[in-house]
Amino acid sequence: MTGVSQTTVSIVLNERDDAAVRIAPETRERVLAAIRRTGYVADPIARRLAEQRNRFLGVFTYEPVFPAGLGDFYHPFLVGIEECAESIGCDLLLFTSAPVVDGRRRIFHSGNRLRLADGCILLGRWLDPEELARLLAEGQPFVSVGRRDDAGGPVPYVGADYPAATAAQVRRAVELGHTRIAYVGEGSGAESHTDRLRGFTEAVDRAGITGVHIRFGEPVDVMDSLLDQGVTAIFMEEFADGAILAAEAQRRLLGVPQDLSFVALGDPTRPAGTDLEFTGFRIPRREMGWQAVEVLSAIIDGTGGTMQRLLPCQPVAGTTLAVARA
Amino acid sequence: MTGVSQTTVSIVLNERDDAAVRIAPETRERVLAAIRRTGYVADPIARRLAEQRNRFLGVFTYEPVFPAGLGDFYHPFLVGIEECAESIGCDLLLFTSAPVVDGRRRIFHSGNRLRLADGCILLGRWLDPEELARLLAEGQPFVSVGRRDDAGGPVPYVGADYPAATAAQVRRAVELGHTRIAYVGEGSGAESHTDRLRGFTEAVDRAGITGVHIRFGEPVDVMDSLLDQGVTAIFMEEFADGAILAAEAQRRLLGVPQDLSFVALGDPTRPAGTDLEFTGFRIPRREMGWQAVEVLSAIIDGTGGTMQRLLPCQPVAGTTLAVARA
DNA sequence: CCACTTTGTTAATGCGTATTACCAACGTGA
DNA sequence: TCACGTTGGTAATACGCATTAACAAAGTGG
Repeated sequence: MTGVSQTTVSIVLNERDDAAVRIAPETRERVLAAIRRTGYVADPIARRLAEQRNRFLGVFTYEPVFPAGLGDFYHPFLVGIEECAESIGCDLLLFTSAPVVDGRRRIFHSGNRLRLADGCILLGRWLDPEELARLLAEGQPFVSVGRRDDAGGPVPYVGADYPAATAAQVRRAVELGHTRIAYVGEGSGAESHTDRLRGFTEAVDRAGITGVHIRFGEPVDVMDSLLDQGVTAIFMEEFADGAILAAEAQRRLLGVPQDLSFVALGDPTRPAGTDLEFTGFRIPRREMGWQAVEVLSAIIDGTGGTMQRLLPCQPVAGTTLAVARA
Repeated sequence: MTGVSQTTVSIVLNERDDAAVRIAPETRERVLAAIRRTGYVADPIARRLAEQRNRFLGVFTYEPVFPAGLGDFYHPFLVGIEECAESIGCDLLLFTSAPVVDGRRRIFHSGNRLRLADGCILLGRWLDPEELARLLAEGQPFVSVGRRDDAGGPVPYVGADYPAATAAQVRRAVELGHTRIAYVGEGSGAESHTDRLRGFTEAVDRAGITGVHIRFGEPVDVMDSLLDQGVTAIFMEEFADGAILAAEAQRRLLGVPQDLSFVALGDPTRPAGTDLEFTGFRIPRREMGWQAVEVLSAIIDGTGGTMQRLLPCQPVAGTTLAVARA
């Protein structure tokens, strides 16, 4: 239409004004006129092909991203992720097509689409160390939401500082006169569990009080065991289990917190029915999501910075932790 | 790695088994092994450029996909969308990078990335008719979640049958002896509003009773007006407004539903604090999301079928609709 | 033993853009 | 006049894949 080359159009479109490539104002105007007349828009696909990146950030979860029946544990993370992605002009690619094997999705599988994105955010309480190791080995840009142990190298993550948050709750209990307290939960497996238990154990040792660790199971049995051991405050790894155990306490006519204190070490990861306002702390999920995108972005761009961040949890006063019963 | 050409890899990758192009099973296996070992994935951008398809479904919302402070109105849609996308092996691309102009995102803008996806799902109570018209004109595959008026042509959608659901509630009220009922809300603007009002008006006319329509505003004024007109049942366009108005009724010591009945025409689109279990209906959001993907998929594949679907809403008995006060 | 088919693989090409190297034409100073 | 910038622009190429025509090797029938 204008008799100029494709190159010239490209230069005009991208408003380049290097010294290296110059276009006469008059020519530029001619091209712009033609663009206006035809409503021409550069094909974004071809553009991406040429530029070698697509400004997609992948989001991978072992469970569905939008869990159907559940109390939206992931949601706040996604809010933060979306906000930050928007601020840096990236789109989010949800890997919904990952096939399910043995009840959960796999990162690596035949037809793995991970590299569709410039980088990837991993969500989930537990991540397969082998898959993490492989991601590291292959140099795939990624970041985990939640602290991860090394997997053949340091894993980039943005996590919650469970040890500090848990320890703070223990100190609070000690101030209120508790001398025999319990940690109820796995305490192993996922890093979020080991971190809580570690914070608990260290704080208990430092305070010189007695801490017991038992796994959750039949509420009746668990409560029997706890009462046998003279425990006055119960630290729950899982909020929902805490609700169950507190109900069991009330069934026995034990007052919460007059007779027995409860501390919930984080937000519910599954729906929990309870009237109690649990004492404990809040995981900064939205902020974690936001910062995860920041870290990932830094990795992709090759700009350095801390690739492992622990964010403080916000204490929640609640009503389930009181002075220890004499 | 395997000593074969790029062509061979492409053929194996796409599982082509034309008579025209054959690969020996042994060679195929060698290539597959290498693919598994390296986790290689074809670049979707290049793929798209060459074959014009990438198995991405775009999701566009005028508001953030993951609204921060709000009662998750979009969430159930997304659950359905994700489930169906997973079932047909597509990934979801969230257009979080769409720039905000005049307080909302725009579909079309310079650097518009819509064409990155094979097709696009549009979410939101209101969609700009001009943008819809342009999508139609350009032949962009898309589907709207929620019914839309024609915009220079029929718009593909999967919506909720508000007229039928609203009319059913009106009939229910008539059965209970109500003869003067009100529709409170905009009744215009978004299709979801006009549809509700239309269902209301038609049902009222057919039943031969009196229906009044007033906009929501200061609760005190609205309630004054409604009581002046002798209204005994109030149909609320917005759930949250209904909660506010019901609170105003109770403030005046009017019993709900003994003295005044309320019907909520759908689920809350914003957080609503209330103890009442509102009578009304439930929008089949998850199913709408699912079917939207089905429709979009059919459009992309060129297989025909109904491009406009209205799904029935599920009635909710609730406790706020009772026999009209004498 | 030759023409002819079948099998397995690849070189070449196109998709629409960004980028780079290079090239005319046109001064400019000595 | 000659060597040397400067200006304005373009041809060529890369990007990573899908597709197609072509081709070598092996088999087959007469």
